[in-house]
Amino acid sequence: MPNLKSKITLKDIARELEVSISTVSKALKNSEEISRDTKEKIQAFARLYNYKPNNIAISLKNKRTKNIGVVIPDIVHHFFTTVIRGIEKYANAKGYNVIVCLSEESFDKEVINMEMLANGSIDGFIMSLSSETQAKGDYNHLREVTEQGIPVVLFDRITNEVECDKVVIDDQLGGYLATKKLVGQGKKKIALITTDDYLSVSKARTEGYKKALLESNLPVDESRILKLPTMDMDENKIRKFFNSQEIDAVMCVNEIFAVFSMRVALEQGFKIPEEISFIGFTNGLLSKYANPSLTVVAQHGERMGEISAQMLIDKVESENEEETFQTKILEPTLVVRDSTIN
Amino acid sequence: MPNLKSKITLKDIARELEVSISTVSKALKNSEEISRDTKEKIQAFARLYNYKPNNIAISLKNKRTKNIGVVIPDIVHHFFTTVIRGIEKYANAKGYNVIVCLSEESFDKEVINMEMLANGSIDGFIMSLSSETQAKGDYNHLREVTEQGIPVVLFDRITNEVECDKVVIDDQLGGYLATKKLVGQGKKKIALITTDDYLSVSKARTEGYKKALLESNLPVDESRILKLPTMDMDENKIRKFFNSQEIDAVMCVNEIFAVFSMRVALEQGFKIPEEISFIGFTNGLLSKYANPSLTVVAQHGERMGEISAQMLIDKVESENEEETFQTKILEPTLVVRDSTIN
DNA sequence: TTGTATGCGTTATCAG
DNA sequence: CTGATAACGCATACAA
Repeated sequence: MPNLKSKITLKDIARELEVSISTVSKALKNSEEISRDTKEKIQAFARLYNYKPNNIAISLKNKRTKNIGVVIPDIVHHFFTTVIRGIEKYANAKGYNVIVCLSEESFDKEVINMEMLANGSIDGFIMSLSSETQAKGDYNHLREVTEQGIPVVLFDRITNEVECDKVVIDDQLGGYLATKKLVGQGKKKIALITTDDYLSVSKARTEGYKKALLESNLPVDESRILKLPTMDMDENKIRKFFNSQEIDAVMCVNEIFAVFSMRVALEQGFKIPEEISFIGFTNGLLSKYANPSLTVVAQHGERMGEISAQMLIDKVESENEEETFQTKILEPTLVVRDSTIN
Repeated sequence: MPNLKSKITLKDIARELEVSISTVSKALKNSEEISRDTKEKIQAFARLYNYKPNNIAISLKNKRTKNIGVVIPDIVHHFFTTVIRGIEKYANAKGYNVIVCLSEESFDKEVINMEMLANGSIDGFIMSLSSETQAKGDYNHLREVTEQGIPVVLFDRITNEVECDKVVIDDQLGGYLATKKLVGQGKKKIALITTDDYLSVSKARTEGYKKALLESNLPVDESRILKLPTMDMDENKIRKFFNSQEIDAVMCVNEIFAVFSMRVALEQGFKIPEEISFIGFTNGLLSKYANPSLTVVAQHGERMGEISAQMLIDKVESENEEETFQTKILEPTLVVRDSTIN
């Protein structure tokens, strides 16, 4: 009599019922080969002892793990969080599990994580590059993986140097839309607060910003562009920036920069949005609950996650070997709140 | 000659070098049994073709996956996010991967996710109960898993009805500290904004609130306690609440409630913190960047994650079968910002 | 020093 | 209809 507690295997059932393992296997799959009697007996027994096939054994046999590896720089950023949620949603519905690894913006960690997972643990990767990787421009770890035939989907922070499926929002358009919005409200001295431009997304957003200015016959004044480190924002730097410039609007490449600098501006006595308007990126909790609430370019992270997962799983499950990659570009949308005029 | 592209196995190496599989296996483990010559030859070949053992095969053999299953209600909440980060950090350092599953506050999803993972995919669970599970009080899925000998660590949203390791912060103490802080500032009409009290944490925080009031000889007035749904906060309800009561301080059981109701109060013309002070729970981005910035009871999510991971991995790797469970209680700390007087 | 056999849990092929 | 055998990739006890 098998123990009720521990997991039961086909072998256990076979032994108890004095049949062969293969008979049990077939019976549980309701195979036509097996007689009604035997099937019922075996199925009843399996149910009673709550038999569940061992995933690992099946993975070994099928060379399919039904696991997806997700490697992202950070999980505390709302955007990545929503992407994960989207991936989870789609993947789970398809019977896949999601293994999350954080690179914490480090190249080495990204490499280690990928290697760890690439040895059979997952069927494919969904990832967004760490800032260090983008700065370094070294994508060999990605190539190694794709060359092994492991499908990869890059999202948001991508590179053109690797051939694989990609999902991005049109960041340039986002920057453009945001800037145009400000221009449309009569703003003429529009500043930009961004990161160093090795980050592909910041770069694109900056391009959109410039494009909109040029198109509106406004000068692109480099002194109106402030670059901040991702992590430690220096309040004084922002304060000086606002003081030394005449500025009537600010576009920020993320919501943290926006909310933070908005507060600095308020402290300096500026009226938002009348004197200075603000627009950020990422439609997260911060934007929603900021005071004043923040107008943002929404990136639709959850949708991005779903699409990434879908592209990956399609590739994983597709039989054909044809190497055809696509890049999906999502449209950003403006969510207007109180940090801009009406 | 094996293909440079696809994964190479022991068998491939053995065939190429015309030795047996076990010789290869031993050689790559630098076994003393194998001659220097053979070892060098095999190791060189393995390096050349970038041999990496297949995780799945090793898992099947060792009955250890080196995967941890993390089942949480939500990933958009900052608190859970930080816990994941803590888990990741510790687990990765120990060579474990983290499989994240979201219950989205649903009992059924929680059960399905656990079953999915319990069939060999993971070595143990770290989880926080969904609100539905806590409301329902049904913990059979947890018991089934522990009875199979799979270690479980519950954190934050826990239950006494399951025997396993647990990690919590002292939520009652948190509520107590927050309320005491407000009392210490001369506040007498301290309101509470909370969720329905099937959530273990809200319940405990409420107890702490009441305890502090009683201890300070202040009446516990149930009409000063407002219960809101977790998701859709009704602005009007809060407005009415503030209007109908004389209130000089508010403790909220999370940061979203706090930031949101703070804004309502501001709109109604109240001065924060002079007329109404606010304290929330969870030291997240919202609190930090809110305007005014929010005083909170910090829950130390990252630490909680690390401890959970440590407890779980200890149990997973411990040989002995003795069933001894512990509950770690972390002390909450007050992070004072501008929503309270100095 | 090397190789053979066995097993981890499952499935699939083929023989009976 | 049922069962023996091989295979997935690896590790190891035991022979040689």
